[in-house]
Amino acid sequence: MIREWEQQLYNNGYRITASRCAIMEVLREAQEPLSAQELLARGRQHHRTLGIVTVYRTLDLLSELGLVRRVHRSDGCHGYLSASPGHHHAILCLHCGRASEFQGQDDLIELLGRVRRETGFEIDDHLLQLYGTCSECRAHDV
Amino acid sequence: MIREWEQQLYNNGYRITASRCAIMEVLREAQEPLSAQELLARGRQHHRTLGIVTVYRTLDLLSELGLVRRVHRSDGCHGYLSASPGHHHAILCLHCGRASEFQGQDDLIELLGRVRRETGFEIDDHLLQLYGTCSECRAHDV
DNA sequence: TCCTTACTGAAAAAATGTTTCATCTAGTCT
DNA sequence: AGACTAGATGAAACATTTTTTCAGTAAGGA
Repeated sequence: MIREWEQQLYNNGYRITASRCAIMEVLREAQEPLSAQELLARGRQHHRTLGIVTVYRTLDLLSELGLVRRVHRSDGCHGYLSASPGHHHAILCLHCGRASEFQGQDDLIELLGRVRRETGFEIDDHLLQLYGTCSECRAHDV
Repeated sequence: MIREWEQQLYNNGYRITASRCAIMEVLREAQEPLSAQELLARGRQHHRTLGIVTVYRTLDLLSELGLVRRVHRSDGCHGYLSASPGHHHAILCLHCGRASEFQGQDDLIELLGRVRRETGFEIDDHLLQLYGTCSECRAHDV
């Protein structure tokens, strides 16, 4: 796993650079979606000269390869998460920010069919994210 | 309907101003989600001195009252739509931008229950939007 | 008509994301 | 190992969206 992303870069003809490694390391360590600025700050602890432009470019690249998922955080920012292979959606904890993934394909089929019949739209894509309280926060906080 | 929003403002102790009327008028006429800048441009046709700050403030106010829904447009911008009462979600046409609403509560309950069991999250809120092709665009375009 | 206070809009600031371009370096070739 | 070259980098400038500040305006009750 630790070298899987590097392998993906190599297989697709991209170079394995210190900047990219720093960003990937941070993403792999994170439990919650990080903004570009947060990625920059944490990435600089691995590679001191890392710049914000490279953060954005690397996120684009990793998104294209399906390794990273962009989510809408509850604070309105975009956050980036390491993504499991396959079709998943994110669920974010409103208290600690922690993220999980879930599969939502099957349960949505019925809904999508109904919406198609009701609205006359052909449905090409969807945006689904859940917000709630993770089990740790439920145990400790409220 | 035409005066319903004004009544809501009045009932909640807010003033009915020319700026607010201009913005509400534009929102009621629109078929597609408008960005703040688009609302400003169109609103100025009704009220020439309208400013962007008032657009944002009025959108916040109308959102609080449940009259307006903020959506994520396919171009990445935030768009604002007049919202029907009750729990609805938006579906946007990727070709002409037109928006519709649909109810998605019931079909989601099963999904939400499953996710709760699988992830241990208590689910408080959700973000669901669909993107596709409206019937007009299907007929004319492709 | 007057008065109070909510409301307004210009300007400046803040936050986020993109473009440009000279420089650097990863990976390859010798 | 050394050199080459295209891909990668990061600073700076730019663009866009949203928020804050504040002096002035006007809605609506008295």
